[in-house]
Amino acid sequence: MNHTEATTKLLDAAETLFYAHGVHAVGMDALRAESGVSLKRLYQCFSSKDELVEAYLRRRDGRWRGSLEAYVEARGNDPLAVFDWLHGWFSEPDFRGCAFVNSFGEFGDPSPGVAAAIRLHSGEVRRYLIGLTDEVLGDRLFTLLEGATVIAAITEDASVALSSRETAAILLTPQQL
Amino acid sequence: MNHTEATTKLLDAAETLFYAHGVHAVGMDALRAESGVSLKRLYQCFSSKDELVEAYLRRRDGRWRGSLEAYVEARGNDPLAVFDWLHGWFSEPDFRGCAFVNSFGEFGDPSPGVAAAIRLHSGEVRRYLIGLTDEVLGDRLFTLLEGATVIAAITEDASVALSSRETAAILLTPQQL
DNA sequence: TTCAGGCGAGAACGTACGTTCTCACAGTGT
DNA sequence: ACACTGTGAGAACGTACGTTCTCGCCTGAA
Repeated sequence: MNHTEATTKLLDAAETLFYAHGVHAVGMDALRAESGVSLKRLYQCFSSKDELVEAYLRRRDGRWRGSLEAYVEARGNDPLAVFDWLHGWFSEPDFRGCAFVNSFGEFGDPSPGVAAAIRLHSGEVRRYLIGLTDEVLGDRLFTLLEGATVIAAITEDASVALSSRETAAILLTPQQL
Repeated sequence: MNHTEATTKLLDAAETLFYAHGVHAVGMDALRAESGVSLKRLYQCFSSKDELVEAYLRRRDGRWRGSLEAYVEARGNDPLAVFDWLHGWFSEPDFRGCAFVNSFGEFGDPSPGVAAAIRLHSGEVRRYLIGLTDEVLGDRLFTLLEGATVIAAITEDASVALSSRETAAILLTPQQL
């Protein structure tokens, strides 16, 4: 097993365990067991747990947005499709809310790298929604998206994606002046 | 210092420290130092850290909703006043997001008491907003409220309360059929 | 075959935490 | 004055974690 393969397995294990149980509940030994990568190699790939956390968040950001954007693009970039995708995400059996919001809650004083990864994700999602619509509407949809995600996580009920879709539909219909 | 006074000081210290730094970053010794209550007494008031966390959340829930509801009631129960209150909250210098959402992120597998406190808070806020409006609108405002809170916490920018107020105003105007 | 270098398994180390225990002492009733 | 109860300060204990170190083993080159 070479360096890049070990890195991938570690990130896979990190994503599974960190997302499911939270970062601080998962020890380095659990990551070793889940990934099959020895501790020595682990510290060759990532010089600290913080670095692994940051890498986990950055990779998840890319994949998450990639999945969302591909789904929406396949539906003609209809902004409402964002909420259909959310409904699918919320319905996944291991859905536990937004990894970035959860990490924000975990780290009262996050390391700079982790804080940057969290802000980057949220900023990029917002920008994407603005790109689908406009400045004002994008911000509105972004707020809806974040709220729906938090609510779905706490209530373990995916249906908030559907009601948020209806809300979004109202916001997307031109308002009379 | 009697039992109830010690309990109050402990809850005050817990609210300050847990909210500012996160639960798991605050040790029992820090709570002792902040509250001035000895460890022995602390464990007479709360038999474990989990119990203190749950009590902290429950007291905060009551105070938080009490403040919101009083503010809104003084403005004739105008649902839009909710977002004015949020703007004030987001602007507080030590604002760090919703304590319940943060705790949800911290505890991947929360103790039953903590999980119940989190769900209770979110359920009561939703019910309150439904009471101000109706089932459908209340859910919409609730999603907006949660989204605005998460975004304000991550971006450290209170203005999302104002844009959410505008969004809420749109949703509150009767829609043409 | 032999030797060197890197590896995996896991022990070891330092630290920090939650919780309990020790002990000297203050308050109180007689 | 004196025993008694309960207190505060902090030491002590057990555990868990992040990180580093040890050591036996495998591989590959000479």
